[in-house]
Amino acid sequence: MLDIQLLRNDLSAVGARLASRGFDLDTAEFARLEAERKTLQTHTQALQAKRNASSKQIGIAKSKGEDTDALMAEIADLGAELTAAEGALTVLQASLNVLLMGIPNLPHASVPAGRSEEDNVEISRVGTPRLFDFPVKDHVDVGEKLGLDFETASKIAGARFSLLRGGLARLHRALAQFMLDTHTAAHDYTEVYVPYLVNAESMRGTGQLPKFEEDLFHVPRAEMERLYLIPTAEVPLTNMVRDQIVAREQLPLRFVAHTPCFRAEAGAYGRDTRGMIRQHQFDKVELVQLVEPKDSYAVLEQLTGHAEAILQALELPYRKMLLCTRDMGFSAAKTYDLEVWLPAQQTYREISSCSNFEAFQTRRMQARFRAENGKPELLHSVNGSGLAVGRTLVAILENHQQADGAVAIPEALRPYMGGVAALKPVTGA
RNA sequence: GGAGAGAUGGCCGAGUGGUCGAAGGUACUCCCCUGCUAAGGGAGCGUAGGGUUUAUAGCCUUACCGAGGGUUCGAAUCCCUCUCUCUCCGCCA
Repeated sequence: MLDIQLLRNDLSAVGARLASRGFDLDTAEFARLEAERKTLQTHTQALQAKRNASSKQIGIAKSKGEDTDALMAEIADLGAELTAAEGALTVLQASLNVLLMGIPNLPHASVPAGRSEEDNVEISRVGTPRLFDFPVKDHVDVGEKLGLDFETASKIAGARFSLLRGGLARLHRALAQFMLDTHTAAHDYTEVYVPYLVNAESMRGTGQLPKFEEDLFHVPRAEMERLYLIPTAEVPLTNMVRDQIVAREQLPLRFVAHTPCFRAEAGAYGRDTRGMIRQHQFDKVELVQLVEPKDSYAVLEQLTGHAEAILQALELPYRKMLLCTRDMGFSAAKTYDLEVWLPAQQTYREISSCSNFEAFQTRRMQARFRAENGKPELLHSVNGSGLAVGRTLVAILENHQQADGAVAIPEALRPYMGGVAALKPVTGA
C-alpha cells in the first residue's frame, strides 16, 4: 500500500511513476473521492465533537442533580444526522481503501523502464555453461531413470504435481538442508518453522490479497474464517512482525524458512506443462529481512548475494537480471531475478526473485520500529528465494548429467547425501 | 468434543454507565539532590487519523480498553456474535 499522503500531496507525479510500470491510476477519481472524504470527515467529526461535549455536560449536570431536559432536547436530532454522516463516511473510506489497496508499489529510480521481460537488464553472468560431448537430455528424461515420476503424482493428485523416489527424494531433501544450513551458519539468518495455512489478514499484509485471490488455494472451515495455503514463506515470515513495534537494537531481523509453496497457477494454462518447472506444490527456502529504511537497498544487494552463494556452491551457471518496471511484481519497488542455466532449453530460467518492498508491505501490516527520536516508523521488508528447491533440483539434473545417465552430486552437497558422488540410473525406478 | 476463566497502554495491573485516553506500579527520557555502586525528589512519557499550517512544531479535533455489531444523550463498563489465550475432562499424531 502506498502512503496516502503521497497521493494527496503529489498525485500527478505518482500517476506518472505508476504509468511507467503499466498501471493506469485514475487520478481524477482519486481526487474526487479525496475531496469528498475531506468534507464528509470534517463534518462528521464536528458532529461527534458536539455530541461528546453535550454528553459531558449532561453527565456533569446529573452529578449535581440538575435538570437535564433542556440539554437533552438540544441534541435530540443529532443522533440521526450523525448516524447518516458516519455511514456515508464509512462507505467512502471503504471505496478509497479499495482503490488504494489495488495500487502497485512505485518503482525505485534505479529500475529501468520497460515493456516486458525483454527489457530486463542483465547485471552479471556467473559460471560458464558446460560443453557436452553427448546429447543433452532435459530434467524429465534424466530424472525418469532416477525416480522422478509424474504419472503416479497425477494419479494421486492431478496435473502439476510431482513425486520423487529414492536418491532423487534424498537429493531434494539434501538441497533444502544445505540451503538452510548455509543461510543460518554463513549468512546469520534465524531459522523459523511456520504455519503453511494462514488467515486473510496475513495475505493482505504481504499483498496477495485482495487482488490476487485466484492465485491462491484456500481451505474453507464451517463457521470459521477460511485459511489460505501459503504461496511462499514470505507470507508467514513477514507477518511475524505485523502490528509490532520492534526495538531498533533488534534490527535487522533476518529469517529463513523451508516450506512447501502452493500456487493455483490460474493464469498459466499451457505454460511449462512439461516437467517440474511450474507446479501447484513446490518447496522453497525463503529469506526475509526487516530493516531500517536507510539500509534496505544495501540489504537487497546483500540478500541477493546470499541466494547467489547457493548457486555458486552448487556449481550452477546463472545470471542476475534487474527487472524492468513492467515485469516487477505488484508489491516490489525493485527486483533482481536470478536465472539458472538450463542446457536442454539452452536458456536461463528464474530460480530466485529478490525484492525490496520498501514500506509497501509493512504499511499494510503496521510493522514498525522505534526510530532514534523515539517515534515509531515503518520498517522496510526485503525478501528473496534462497532458492526454489524444485527448480534447483531441475538445474542439477540438467547441468550435472553424465553420458551414462548418472548425475554428479556437487561437492558441497555430498555430506548431505551420505557421501554419494553421483546418482545412478536404477532399473525399474 | 464438553465445562469454566479471561483478553485494558512497552510490561504488570485498577476500573461494572457520566468531568476516563484510562488510577497505581514498572520501564524509559529530562532535571534536581545525594554521593559510591544503589537510593531519594520533580516533570514528561500510547497509537492511528482529520483540520489549520511552510512544517514530521504548535493549536483544534476524531477514533482506538481483543474484533465486529447493538442498547443509550453518553459504553473499558450493559447485551449479542466472533477470534484468541488459559485451566479441567475427553480424544489424539
